[in-house]
Amino acid sequence: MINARQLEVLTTVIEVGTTLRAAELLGVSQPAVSNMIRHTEDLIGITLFERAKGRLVPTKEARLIAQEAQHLFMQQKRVSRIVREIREGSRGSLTIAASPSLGLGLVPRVIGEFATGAPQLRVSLELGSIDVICDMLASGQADIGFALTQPRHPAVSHEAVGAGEMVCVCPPGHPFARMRRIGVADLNQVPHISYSAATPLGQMIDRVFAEKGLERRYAFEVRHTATALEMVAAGLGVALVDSFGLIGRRADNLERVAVEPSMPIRINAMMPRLFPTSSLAISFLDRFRTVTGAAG
Amino acid sequence: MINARQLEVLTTVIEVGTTLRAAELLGVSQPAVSNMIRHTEDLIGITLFERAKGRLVPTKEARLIAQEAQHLFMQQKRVSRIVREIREGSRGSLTIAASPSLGLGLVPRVIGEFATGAPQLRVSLELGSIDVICDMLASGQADIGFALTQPRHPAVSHEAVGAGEMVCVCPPGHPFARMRRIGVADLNQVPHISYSAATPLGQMIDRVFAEKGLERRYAFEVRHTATALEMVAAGLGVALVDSFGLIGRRADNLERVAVEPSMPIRINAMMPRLFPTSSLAISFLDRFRTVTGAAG
DNA sequence: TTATCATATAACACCCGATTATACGGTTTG
DNA sequence: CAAACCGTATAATCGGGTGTTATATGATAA
Repeated sequence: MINARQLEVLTTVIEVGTTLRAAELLGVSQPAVSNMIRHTEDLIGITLFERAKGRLVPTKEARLIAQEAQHLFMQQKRVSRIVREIREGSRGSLTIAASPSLGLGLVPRVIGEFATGAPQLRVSLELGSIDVICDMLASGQADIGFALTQPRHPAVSHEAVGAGEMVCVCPPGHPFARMRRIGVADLNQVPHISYSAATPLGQMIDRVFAEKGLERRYAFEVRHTATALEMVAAGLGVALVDSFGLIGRRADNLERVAVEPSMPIRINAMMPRLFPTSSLAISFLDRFRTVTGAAG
Repeated sequence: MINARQLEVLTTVIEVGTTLRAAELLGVSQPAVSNMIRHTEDLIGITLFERAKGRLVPTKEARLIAQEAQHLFMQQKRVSRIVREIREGSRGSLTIAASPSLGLGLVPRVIGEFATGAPQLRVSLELGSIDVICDMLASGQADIGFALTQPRHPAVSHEAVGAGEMVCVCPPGHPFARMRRIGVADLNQVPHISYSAATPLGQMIDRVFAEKGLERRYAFEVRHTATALEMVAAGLGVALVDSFGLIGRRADNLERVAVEPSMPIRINAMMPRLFPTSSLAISFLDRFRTVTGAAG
């Protein structure tokens, strides 16, 4: 019927009064404006201007149309702004699913970096087991997932986005703090915090102990490294944690000591195979890699 | 940036899933859709679809844009509807200024006819003296004016839109009702309703009496024919009224009798010279003419 | 393998919306 | 009154966005 360009020309002419100044404002020639108005009048069958003494006088109808067109212009600007924000990565929604080990420490920190300066960005973070994460990804409820274990799900792809190892943390002044490295067996000699045998970390540590013919003995049992860290910081004992959990954490109330034997861990990023990965998720992944790469 | 057509194609493809069905819905060929999408992606620099196994899978970004575009489409439809309503004369605002003689009888009746079936039409009617009417027109407060007297104002044009004459009305069973015509002098013999000497009608009637060397004598004085009509209908007496006031009025409680000598009157429509007359005003004028022409 | 469906590419056509150049009517001005 | 100026309209033309048909390519189903 009548298109946005025609409405734009119409309202501009009404605003500034002459085709000449309207043409200047619109950055086109005067005949373009003149022709457009005539064409629009023919198209919609409404007289938009009276030609009085060589001047254009807008009719009431033209004024009404121009007024209503303002709402259309608002929406045009809105869509343009949203498109621009998407391109600049500052708009969109990103849903992240993570295992508690990562979701309570490293991931929130990366989100914090990622979201600064992008107020229109909505990030939501869901915690869950590896199976829950896979289900969320497969069903489109989450865009990207992070866990220390590898997913086994046909609709979920994965890739390593960070390599690290288990390290020992202890309060400042603890005997361990003066050692360059400790053996896992040493842990049994001091009160320490460890993980439920039902968790991946607990199983991994148990495996290492088992190889040495030992049995893990600990004072406090937790499920997540973030909890263990807080307990160590509170002075309750030492703990084995993944090196990622220490990234960005101020070191004034924690000492870090290497562990023998090395227990390598890797962070797996997971993405759904059934849906295209959003560009927002991809750029989040990039940011994630720079963080873990800098201090894995 | 991104235009409405591109958004339309985008949302259609997302809705129906394939370029082929989108092309059908949009009434264009499949390559047109395919090219448009590619072109849009290049234009805005955002990947809108992933090409997976020969199918197009919309990205999150595309979904978001399509969703926001709905508001734009709403406004487009709204503007189109308004344009159509204007063309069909069923939308707009029309302000009419009329003298009380017309504004209390004939004009409201024409407005009633004019506005039926056009719910979006706003008509306002202002009553006033001929000078007030002229001022309203000259200042753009009114679109069109109606009066029995001719305007004398440089910025107001006028034209006759109905010719009639003064007629005598009397209650059914009144002695006058059996006469084919009466003389003005006969009025002095019966109780009758007439007009203040300060009104145009009063002056006109006085002039006729004066030509016959008579003086007008009446029982009730009013200012408007509409009032006079009501009083006659109430049985208070007879009256001279303009023939327009009887148009459309049911005749069961009023008898109409011609008057000698004839007192021709005309209705003047007035329009501002400084502003273009709205098409709504012009079509109202047309309707007015058909009403007065049918039974002047 | 063949048939079918969906997308992409190539080559071409059309028309909208732009251009420049110029004419024309009105108002202002020396 | 003629000249200058302002604003609009017309003519002829151009370019690109958006369309077309024909066809290739790739994935899936029979």
